[in-house]
Amino acid sequence: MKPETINFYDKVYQVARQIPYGRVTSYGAIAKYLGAARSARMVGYAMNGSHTKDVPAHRVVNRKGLLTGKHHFDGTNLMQQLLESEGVKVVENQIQDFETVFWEPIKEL
DNA sequence: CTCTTGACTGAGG
DNA sequence: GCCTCAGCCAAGA
Repeated sequence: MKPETINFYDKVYQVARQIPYGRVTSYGAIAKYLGAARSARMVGYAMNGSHTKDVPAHRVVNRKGLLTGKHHFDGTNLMQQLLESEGVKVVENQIQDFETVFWEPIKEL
């Protein structure tokens, strides 16, 4: 059995937990860090269970800095509020100064 | 086993 | 810079 498979979800949660305060990252960045650059969708899919985990899924967005997963949160603007509470500017579900707050696990870890 | 769905991404027009 | 198409992999029916 491939160890990457059994750890995939867990690794996603692990990385997401390590996202610094006031920073965000993309699904692709996490996927690439896990060695599965082609499985960015799986990262998002894995985040479905993130709600029951201690994972700050609100810090994970797509490559455009768009809050594509906000619909999976409780409210309609919960994800945005969480980000703004951490100092991340969000307008129209899109993160402002995305490059500035972007956090790459590959480089940081 | 086959088909569908999805919190994605990169390339091309 | 925006829109569309195709590739990608995993889980559920």
